[in-house]
Parts: sequence; structure tokens; C-alpha cells
Amino acid sequence: MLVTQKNQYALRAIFELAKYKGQGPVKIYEIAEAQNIPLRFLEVILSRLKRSGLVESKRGYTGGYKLIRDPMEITVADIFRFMDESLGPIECVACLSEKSNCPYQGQCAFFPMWQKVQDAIRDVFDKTTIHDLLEVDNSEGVHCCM
Amino acid sequence: MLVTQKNQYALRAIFELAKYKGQGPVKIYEIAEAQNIPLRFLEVILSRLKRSGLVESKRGYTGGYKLIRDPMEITVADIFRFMDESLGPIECVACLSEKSNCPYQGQCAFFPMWQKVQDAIRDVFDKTTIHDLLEVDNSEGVHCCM
DNA sequence: TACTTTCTCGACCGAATTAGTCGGGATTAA
DNA sequence: TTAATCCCGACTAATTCGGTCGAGAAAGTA
Repeated sequence: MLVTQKNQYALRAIFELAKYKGQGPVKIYEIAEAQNIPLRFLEVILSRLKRSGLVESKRGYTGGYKLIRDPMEITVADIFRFMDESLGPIECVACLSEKSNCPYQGQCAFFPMWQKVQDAIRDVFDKTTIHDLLEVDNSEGVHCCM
Repeated sequence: MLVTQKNQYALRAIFELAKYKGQGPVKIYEIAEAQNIPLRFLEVILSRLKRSGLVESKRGYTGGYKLIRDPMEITVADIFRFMDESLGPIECVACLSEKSNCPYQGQCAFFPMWQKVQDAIRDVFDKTTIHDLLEVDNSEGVHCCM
């Protein structure tokens, strides 16, 4: 899959947190339940997201996670980029990555096509904010996904 | 990677065959050398492509492979679709596939976004023909890739 | 203080996918 | 008959993906 399960979970977790923006921390098991994400796996994901500065946490009885950036300022691309330090669905089409053993490093017949695909993907993810997704959600009257 | 190594090899093999269209069969080791593809792996790939009707082969001393369709009529999407019987880079973004355990089956906040991405990818691969790639190749004066 | 609830961190693991190999056989032409 | 070529199915190695686990640290509560 272009977008791994892990990255989808990350997106959904942020999405869920965005719903409760400004209402004190949300507990991890609430997120897990609401979005149907394996709890222990979500731990891994949130701890990663914390290091990216999107999310803050508090321990103990009144603990939980909260979003510290405006949903309007968070794009889907941001999340994916934070999740996979190196190349995510955005950087990772084919030829371009250092991993591909292209001896011609971008000087090949296929390069423009890979570029186009990459740009097209990036374009969508860069232009979609969490706020946008919340709006879709409200207008549909459906609360969960996937 | 969005496009697996195998699919990239397939594309490059077809591309290579297209160069010699109308000149008798090309031997597998020639393709392998020109495109830097592991020979035994290329066997697997070509035998798969044969079954898709894009490629024809002949055995024995004067044997080899040749393209039996006009490069102008072969899109990159065609090749990928032939290669992975079920879902390739074209069908496979996230939510849409049956594999994803989305309880709301496309009725979710993220669906429109996945759709957009998928359409964008498909659009590029559907509109790029082998002929197009050959033209890029000629205008650049570079013969190989990746 | 002791206890409970919550997050924290790193190691670990199983399954699936991907990438590639191999041996031996069937054809075809010289 | 021999050599070059494709053919086919089974096998294997490496990587990624998805997820689990145990033990511990902070924070509030009694």
C-alpha cells in the first residue's frame, strides 16, 4: 500500500485529537477505541508523533495526549513526513530515492514520469489539512473510518 | 516503494524491447545487460508478460523476445496492471482496497482524499505510453535508467 | 506513604511481501 | 548431435510491516 497502516493510524489519531482540541488531554485508550487502533501499537505511533512536536502528553491520573498545533496548520503530508523519517509515500515513487540503484541518477527516460507521479501525490497530501478532513467528516455525519 | 522493483524491471524490459521493434527477437541476456536486470529474475518477469499478450517469444538458436503491440498503444498502467493481477500501484492507495479493514467502506472523512491520490497516480500512468518514454529517451541522449 | 492510573521506552516477534535463485527440461537451428 | 535459447515450477533470502511485551517513571488520590 502506498500509505502504510501505521501512517493511516497516525493520521487517524491526529484526526481524533483534533476533534477534542482545547478540551484537555485525551487518553490513549479513548483514541484507540474511537479509531479502532491496537492500543500498544498506538503507543509507538504517538510517541513518535510527540517527537515531531505535533502532540504533547501528560502522565498520571489526569494524563493523556493533546494536539498542540492548529488543525488548519497541519497537513496530511506533515504527518506522513514526520512518521517516516526518511522517505514516505511522498518521497518514494521509484527512481528518485537513493535506494534505487539507478546508475543515471535522474537522467533517464523514466524520470520525468516518476516526478509527475510524485508531485501529484505530494500535491494532494500537501493541500489537505486536518481541518479539511474534519469538515468532510461533519458534512457527512459519519464519525469514523477504516 | 509505490512501484516495486519487479514492476520497474517489467517496464524497462518492455521499453528495451520497444527500441528494437521490427528487428527480430531480442535475447533475454541482451535485455538484462542493457537494463541491468538480474537475468534469472527477468525470466520470471518476461514469462509473466508473455501471458499478458504484450510480448512474444521464440526458442532456440535464433530465439528471443519481441514486442507484439505498438509502443504507442501500450501505457505504463497497462504494464503494471498485467504484472500484479490484483491491485498494483494503481488500485492501491489505502481505504479503497478490500484488504483495508474499513468498517465504513468508503463512507469516511478520508475517502475523498484517497480517491484524489489514486486518480492522480492513475492519470499519469494511464497517459504515459512506451512511445512517449522513447521520445524522452531520444531527446536526452541517454540510453538507460535506474 | 502507598496506590492507581496513565504515559514511556526499547526490545522483541511473527507473518507477509519482495526480490531473486536454481535445476532441469523443451525447442530450434546450425 | 550439439549448442543456444526460452520455459517452468519450486525454492530461498532479505526486508518490511504490523504488532506485542515487560518494566519503569511521572502524576494525581487517599
